[in-house]
Amino acid sequence: MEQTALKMLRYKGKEYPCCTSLTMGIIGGKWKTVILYHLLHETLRYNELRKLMPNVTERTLSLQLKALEDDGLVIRKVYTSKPPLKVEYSLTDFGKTLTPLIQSIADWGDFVVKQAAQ
Amino acid sequence: MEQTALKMLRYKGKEYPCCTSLTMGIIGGKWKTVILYHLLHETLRYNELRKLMPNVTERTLSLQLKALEDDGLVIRKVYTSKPPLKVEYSLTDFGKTLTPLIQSIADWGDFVVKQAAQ
DNA sequence: CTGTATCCCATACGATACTG
DNA sequence: CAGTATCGTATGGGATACAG
Repeated sequence: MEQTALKMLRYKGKEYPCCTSLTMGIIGGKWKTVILYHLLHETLRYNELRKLMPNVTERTLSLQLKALEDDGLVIRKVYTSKPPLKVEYSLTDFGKTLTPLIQSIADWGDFVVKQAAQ
Repeated sequence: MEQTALKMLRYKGKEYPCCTSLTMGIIGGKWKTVILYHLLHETLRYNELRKLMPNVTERTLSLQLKALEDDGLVIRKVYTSKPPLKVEYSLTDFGKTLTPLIQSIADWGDFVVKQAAQ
């Protein structure tokens, strides 16, 4: 006998046991929500993101941006064919459906900081 | 010269570069939102959580519950002094401030599943 | 019933150098 | 400017056995 089979949710080839897991699988990790937060209201170049997030490494920023692009949340636009390159990142329409959630995540973080300051 | 110092946010001895990071530091990881989601509307015993989450190991469930307790989101109540033990987990008042956020995380996961089904 | 102890592994992430 | 390549490490989490 197998263990009780849980109805799994699927997205982009991955399986999740809960709807919250699915969301966290897409926006989880150390940096994705930070990137999305910065892209919430403006399009940014790679270097602008780096300056906004000075403690993420180039490699990690690059990997996370690619993951967000693969999941359809972010679109990468290239404006030059020869160096120096100009590349801009922005939210897709699907990515924009996350706006209220990212904002809520940011707001709760702010709330905790203020709470702790009391 | 140091690199540009970012104004860090602190909570429970940990530092975060962004308010979203702080939230994710508290509810991030593979299982915390799932636990919180199940505790949203009811108090549950350890074994009840296990049955709701058949693919988490005992060790991990235990560690995550302890982390949630340490962060003040969950309270653990013990009702017996000798085996068989009865232990109940529920949200604290602080944990309840996460209710709308956890619900939004769940809702977006549901939304994605339905979206993908089209 | 409610966990710990022990061991192990995959993967996420960091540091640094280098390239188109 | 916008990344990739390479290497190293830390930690999160799984499997299983055992304990109060």
